[in-house]
Amino acid sequence: MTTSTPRGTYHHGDLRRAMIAETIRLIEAEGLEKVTLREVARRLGVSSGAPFRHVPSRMALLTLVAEEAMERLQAEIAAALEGVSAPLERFRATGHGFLRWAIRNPAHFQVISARGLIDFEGSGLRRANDALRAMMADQLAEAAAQGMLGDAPEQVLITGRALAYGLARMHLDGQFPSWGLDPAAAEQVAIAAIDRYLALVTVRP
Amino acid sequence: MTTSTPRGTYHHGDLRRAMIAETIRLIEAEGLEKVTLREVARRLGVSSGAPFRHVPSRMALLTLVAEEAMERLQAEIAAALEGVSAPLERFRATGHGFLRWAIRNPAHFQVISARGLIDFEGSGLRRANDALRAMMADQLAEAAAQGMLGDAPEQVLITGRALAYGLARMHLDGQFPSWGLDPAAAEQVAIAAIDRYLALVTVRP
DNA sequence: CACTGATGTAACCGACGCTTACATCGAAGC
DNA sequence: GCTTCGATGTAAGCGTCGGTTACATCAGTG
Repeated sequence: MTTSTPRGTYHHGDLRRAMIAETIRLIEAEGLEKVTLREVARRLGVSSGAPFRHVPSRMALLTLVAEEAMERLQAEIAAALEGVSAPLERFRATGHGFLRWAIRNPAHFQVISARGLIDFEGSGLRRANDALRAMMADQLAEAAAQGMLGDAPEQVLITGRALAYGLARMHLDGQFPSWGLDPAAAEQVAIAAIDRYLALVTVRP
Repeated sequence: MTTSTPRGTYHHGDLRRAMIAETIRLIEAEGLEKVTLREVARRLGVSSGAPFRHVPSRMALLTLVAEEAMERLQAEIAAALEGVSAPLERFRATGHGFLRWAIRNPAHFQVISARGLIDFEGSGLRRANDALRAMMADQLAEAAAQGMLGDAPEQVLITGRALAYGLARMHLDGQFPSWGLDPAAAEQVAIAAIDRYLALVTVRP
């Protein structure tokens, strides 16, 4: 009765992948707090002990989801960077990729920022996160070296990151007042805010 | 055996207030996820059912903490606004007050932004939050009317709010890279970021 | 000094995270 | 083609949690 079970009943077939997908659906439908190993198992029509064959704990399941989230984030940023070469434009594209990802994958974003619920230090999450930050620092260092930055690179890095993160969370928490909760509109507003800030710190030749 | 019980044992005396204070201590020591009505009761040397005389649920307890947090935030902002009259300076002071509050009361900040764990709509929280936002919008409208704003007020409002919120959360999540976790240093960095951004959108006469 | 309302206790409920013993399957080796 | 075995699922159980309820103890009032 499951989605992807080829044969009869006993073995699910691909429970691990199914659990990750079902967790995302559960978060979108009921919220992060309702994620329970038992609940995920129940929704997949499987016994309450089955998940533990694939995942040792609730935290481990959410960490798997967070790793999927990080992969999608990296893919989104890579796509946004495609064909962009000017360093400050690359920084801007990175911000765009992050916001697209966060707004279009709210459940993933929610999980990856729930530091108390996932194992951020173990797993590649810390490393991937640091790599992203380092990439952005490099982009700004290059831009500064070319005299295109009207402010200190460290300043732009911290402000840009805080701005993007704040915008994403405000959307997630329904803090965009009149724009309602329409994701497409929120994406436009957020990206415009980033662009506007970067225009302020860009040196026009 | 409790801290503030005047007489023997049976009645605590001021359990409600004690629970709120103990919850804050528990969050600072063990994290928000470990907050449990039973655990709070245990730490106060009281039976597991006692808290329910004062609070109907875990969410209600955290909502009480959030209300205390909101009071402190309002007080901090009021203090920052004292004697400041220029509208754009008032906006800046509001941001400073928020950051001081968030960085010096990390547990309170954590609770108030845990929308899934508190009753944000009931209780005065939604109203107080909206009032704050309205005040900031007014500050910027006045500044714009005086020709002091180099950008659209709505733009500065959303960017300023996202920036402050993002900075506060980055500190809470330990995202300030080399500045370590020293709250005083983080406060300086965050406030400097706000000031720097506002300087960019201020029209110098 | 009995009564009463407020406050704390104790015992209980279903659900949860997690463990363990056992059942069932697919595939490999003979 | 049969057996064996590792991987995967089930069933039952442990301790704890959030929350409820019946009862015990207190402080103040008539």
